[in-house]
Amino acid sequence: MEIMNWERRSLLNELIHGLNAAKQLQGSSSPSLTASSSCLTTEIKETLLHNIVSSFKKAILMLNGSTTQHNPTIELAPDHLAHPGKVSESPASIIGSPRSEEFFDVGSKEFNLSSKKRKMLPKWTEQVRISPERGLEGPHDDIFSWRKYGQKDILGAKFPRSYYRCTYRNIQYCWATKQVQRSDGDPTIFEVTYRGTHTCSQGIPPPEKRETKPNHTVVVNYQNNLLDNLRMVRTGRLGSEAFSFPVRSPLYTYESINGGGTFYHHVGSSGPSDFTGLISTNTSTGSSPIFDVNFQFDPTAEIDTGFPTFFHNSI
DNA sequence: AGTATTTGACCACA
DNA sequence: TGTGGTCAAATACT
Repeated sequence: MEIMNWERRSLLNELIHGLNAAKQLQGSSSPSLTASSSCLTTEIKETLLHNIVSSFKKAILMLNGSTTQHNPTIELAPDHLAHPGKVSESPASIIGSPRSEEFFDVGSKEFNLSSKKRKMLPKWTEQVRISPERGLEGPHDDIFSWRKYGQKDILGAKFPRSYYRCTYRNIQYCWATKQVQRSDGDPTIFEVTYRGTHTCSQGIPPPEKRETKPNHTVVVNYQNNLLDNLRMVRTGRLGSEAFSFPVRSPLYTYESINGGGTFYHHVGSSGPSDFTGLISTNTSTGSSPIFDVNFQFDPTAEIDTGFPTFFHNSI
């Protein structure tokens, strides 16, 4: 029952997601141009177009895959879907083939993902700029718990690359990882590459575990992949250099509600509008658009990652 | 004592 | 064979 609701919501959300992107695109070419929509660059339009196609594709695959509910699968988006200007190398789709059994060495003593298959996990990259008041420490705190498992000097890079895995890998067989690489050009920008989505309990935090901190403002910079990978950064957490960029949240969709900078607010499927944000073009970054996002975020609001938890352990 | 981080070694792949 | 990614022992931290 719950699964059905969840799947239905995911499907519905994908369609809404695509519709919103289509609306954006439509707005940009309609005669009654708003100040914001008329500012859409070709790149953004292409991204929106990509989002539309991607959403419909996911929705169709969800429908196709609904009969294989107990054979949860991951879809790895083909490269041709990757937008030329998009940072994301592979949308985090979690439907389609191959079958999950092929991803996990179930029979092995240690329930494990083979390295080959780990490489096939969905992968996407964000560029996150740290806010000046927070110092230059790296981005190491988001809503997920990560454990650092390595650091490597990368050829040609000024700064080492850090490797993190989900804290609950061994307990809940969650294979989400991320790499954090400080930008050579702009040391305030960190390139965060995520691989795999959280299949642990963090993916959908239970109500009692949600943060109950007071409202705070979040600031984030995103390059490309504007609406598809909307995330946010927490700032101003006392006594911590950390900042956050919570999980992509397809169940939260955003629509433009004013001109000028494009103002977005949560139009999710449940509850009141408790999540708003202002996106404006960052003019300091040349041709590649980085968007400054200011959210007023109620952390007590329900956060649904929107990612199908394609594999639930049963320990 | 339990958990997290560091870091050199190992491995796969191009 | 060089490079990037991961492992795991040693170490640090709470």
